[in-house]
Amino acid sequence: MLIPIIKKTQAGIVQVLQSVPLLVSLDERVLYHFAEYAQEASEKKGATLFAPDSVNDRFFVMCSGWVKLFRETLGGDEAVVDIMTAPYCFGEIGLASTEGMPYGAAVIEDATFITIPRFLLVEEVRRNSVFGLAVLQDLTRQKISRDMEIEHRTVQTAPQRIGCFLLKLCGDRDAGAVTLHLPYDKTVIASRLGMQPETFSRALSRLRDEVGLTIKGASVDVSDIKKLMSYTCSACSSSFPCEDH
Amino acid sequence: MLIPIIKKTQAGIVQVLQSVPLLVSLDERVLYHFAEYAQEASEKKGATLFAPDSVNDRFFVMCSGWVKLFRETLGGDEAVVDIMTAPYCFGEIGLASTEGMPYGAAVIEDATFITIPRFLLVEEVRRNSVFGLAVLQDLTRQKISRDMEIEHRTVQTAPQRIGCFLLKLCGDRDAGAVTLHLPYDKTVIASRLGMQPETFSRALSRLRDEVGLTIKGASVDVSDIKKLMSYTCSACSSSFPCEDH
DNA sequence: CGAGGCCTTGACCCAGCTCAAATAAGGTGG
DNA sequence: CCACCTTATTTGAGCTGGGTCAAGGCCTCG
Repeated sequence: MLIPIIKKTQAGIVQVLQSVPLLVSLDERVLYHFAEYAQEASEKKGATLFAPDSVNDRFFVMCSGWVKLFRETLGGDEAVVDIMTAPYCFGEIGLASTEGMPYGAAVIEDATFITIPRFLLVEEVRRNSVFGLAVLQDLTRQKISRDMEIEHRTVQTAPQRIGCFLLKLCGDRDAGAVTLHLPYDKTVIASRLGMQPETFSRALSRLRDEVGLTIKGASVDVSDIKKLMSYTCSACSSSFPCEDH
Repeated sequence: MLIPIIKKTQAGIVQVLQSVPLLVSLDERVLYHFAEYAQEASEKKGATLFAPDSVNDRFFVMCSGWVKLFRETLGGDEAVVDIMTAPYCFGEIGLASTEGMPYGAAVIEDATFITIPRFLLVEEVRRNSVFGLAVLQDLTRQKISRDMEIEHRTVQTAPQRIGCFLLKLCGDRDAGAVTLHLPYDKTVIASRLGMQPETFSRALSRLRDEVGLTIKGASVDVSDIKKLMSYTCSACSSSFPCEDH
């Protein structure tokens, strides 16, 4: 099945760009300038956008679907560094170096996005220090988020890490109960959380018994968010609950 | 014993600032401006510079000694996020937010440093986008370094992580043999590498048997650096050997 | 010389990994 | 709509790296 590529107007592209937190501070005039060079793309699950360590001179803005950023070990194992969806973007790591990207990108659920040549961003950073500061803030957030991740991986058990993941999917943490839909394969979630698929499966079952989830395929019923939170975050240092993304 | 505080001249301070990679691009005139607001400090092993999550409005430039950046878990355990020495600096993470620092800082070997009010840096970033780009590069490097760290912690065994640490202490990797001096307590190294002191001790012994080290207290003789490298980096994805810092 | 901090060793345990195999779940062509 | 193939997911069994608890050993400094 072909995905219909809806050709966006310039205004449409600008609208997408405006939705991205990183770009929100930019003047509309600048975004129209970007839009002139922008390209739309649509890729199916499994497609590779660029390989790890490859040189890539484009900046990606997600419109829909899901993309994973990953690295490969010599053993052929793959570690998922991050997972992206709208309204976020990636490739900004390349802003500061001309070297290859430290990770690869691949589509894990049919996705559409807009790409922009990186030099436009670099120019803008040079020209407009407020934007530079925005990028700085973004990177800072990412770095802190990584620190948290390291901490979580040593302090939390597998079921707790899954709980943490589920909590991020719950929009409203004050609701008593929610039904969630896992947005991509469990194998990918497992890798994102730094565990084997088998461990993920078993840990999810444990979590189900522990805090009362109902699981049917990719849909997860959380009967008591508070309970999930206290189970999950009891080991964290971050002021409960840990905000992220 | 009191550490004599050698009062530096303005020129002396500027000289220190110039040695810091992050600041190297700055004009001498700007550094003299910083120097007017700079303060020197000297602290003994064990001193806390600031607590995790505290608000801190200073930027630290190391002159000598060692400082650890750390977080604490609810259980009272402590995770060492990073360890700093000259000619590096820390606190730049606060450039992008007015919130508390995501970590605390404590001296692990008697240290001296220069502190600068953070607002001076922020002003300079606003004024001078080239400097902004330099900070951006620094943060990018830090973030990639964190990604690598996550990878290392899942892919490498404890002895391999220690090997990696030792390799960073070897200046010249082409030399056949070197004698290293561990620069701070083994307990701190263990925490930095994400393992318990007991595990560190055992893993170091394993590494000794495996690649032929001679260990006497804090001094480590590496008889064959190549052997250490191949043992240590065999599990890494990064192009061997992994550069860092 | 004694106290306290640092480091090592021993014994034991368990979370998560590996290997292997059985089941589901989707998608495809007929 | 069904049979079939591929890809995801679950389950079982067994192993092990690293954590935990507890007990010395060692070195430094007052």
